[in-house]
Amino acid sequence: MRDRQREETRRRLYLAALDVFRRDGVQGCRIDDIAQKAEVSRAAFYFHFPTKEHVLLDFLAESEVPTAKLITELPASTTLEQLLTAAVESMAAVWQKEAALLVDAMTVSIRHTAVLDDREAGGPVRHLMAQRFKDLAARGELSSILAPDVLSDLFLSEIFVGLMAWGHAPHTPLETMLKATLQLFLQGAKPTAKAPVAAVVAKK
Amino acid sequence: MRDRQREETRRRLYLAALDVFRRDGVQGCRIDDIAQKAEVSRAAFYFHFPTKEHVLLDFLAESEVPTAKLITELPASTTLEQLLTAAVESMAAVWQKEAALLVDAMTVSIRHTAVLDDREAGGPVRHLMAQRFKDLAARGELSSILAPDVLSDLFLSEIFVGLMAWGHAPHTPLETMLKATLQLFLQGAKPTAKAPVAAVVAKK
DNA sequence: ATTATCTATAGATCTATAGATAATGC
DNA sequence: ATTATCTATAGATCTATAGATAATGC
Repeated sequence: MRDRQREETRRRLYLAALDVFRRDGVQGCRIDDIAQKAEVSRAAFYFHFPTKEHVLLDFLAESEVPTAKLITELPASTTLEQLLTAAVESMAAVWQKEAALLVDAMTVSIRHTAVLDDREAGGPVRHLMAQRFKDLAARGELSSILAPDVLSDLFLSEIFVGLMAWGHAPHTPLETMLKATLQLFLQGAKPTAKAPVAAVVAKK
Repeated sequence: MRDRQREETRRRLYLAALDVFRRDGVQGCRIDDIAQKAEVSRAAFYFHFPTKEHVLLDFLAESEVPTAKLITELPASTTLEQLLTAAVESMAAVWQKEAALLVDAMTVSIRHTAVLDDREAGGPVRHLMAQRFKDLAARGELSSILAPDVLSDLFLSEIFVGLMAWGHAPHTPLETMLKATLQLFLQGAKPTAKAPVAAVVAKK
């Protein structure tokens, strides 16, 4: 009973905050507006969330669920192209609906992933993807020019850059944009061209 | 005389702010600390800068000067590889010294480039690079999978991701990290593989 | 005398916390 | 009776602005 009430209040604050974020941005909005919309006191917000940004972290966690599920269910034999195509489609489905939150979500994500130390930070998608990349590298299906987890971060970042670029230029269909971004990464991350790569790495 | 005084105060606030940012981060620090360090009132800070973030925008502008100069001086015949190599080396020189400001600088940059509308936003490097990419695309030296300015944004973002990844894993030399990132992009952005690309774009 | 730079300060907003209320567990 | 949830509120910090000071231009 108490738990249910607590969760209901928290949920109301969560949804109210996202609404206000979509309109005014995380930095631009007042916590009072969120609290009023959720019909609780401002202090109740602080009881449930340490800062405004933590609401977005919750949102990021929630937004990752379908993509994480999808990646988990892919068979071990999945190729790089299949993996990335599936991930991109799933992420696009989420963010196409939430373009207004994209920039705030991404900057909060960068900040928290950077502040918390190293590779522990980030959500399940980052970890699942890094693991897949490691497996693919071991099977020789991935360029060894960079460590698999770095490549994986690079890929996820590119997708977000593609999403943001789409947010600016919505005349391009999102799917076109993301598939092209994916294609660019795939061609770059192919395990071919070993000679020039080795030369560059060896230089230092 | 008055102008000189003004610039001196502004400069003191600027340097004090960066110092405080390096220690506490943009979000974590108090404007009072900056003002005290610069030996002026807190309101003097607001006279010179609308927000703490605007100090970082100034810093970003300053940090771009050498790279922008370099790009401007490259001959029209410069290849994609030469352009990117030069840009990466110049950016690496700046950020290697300012790793502590990297994450804050990047998030501020994203936020402001995203908030101000479209392609007008951003510093000279973004525009010079976009122009060069356009020229290279016209000469057929660049994949036409995405618009040249989008490709250019993608490249710059990748460099920053590489820089941040290096900030987390400083056992890898920065130069190795960035050259590898560059190589990955170069291979992806080569104007080869036209068949699969066309198919993907045509799909939607 | 006018104007630019900066300070002092009022009001807005945030953050921390003491205490009220109502559910829980004994 | 104890504890979790939430409110009221005090203190910290931010932001806006009225006014002081000193340089500038006439």
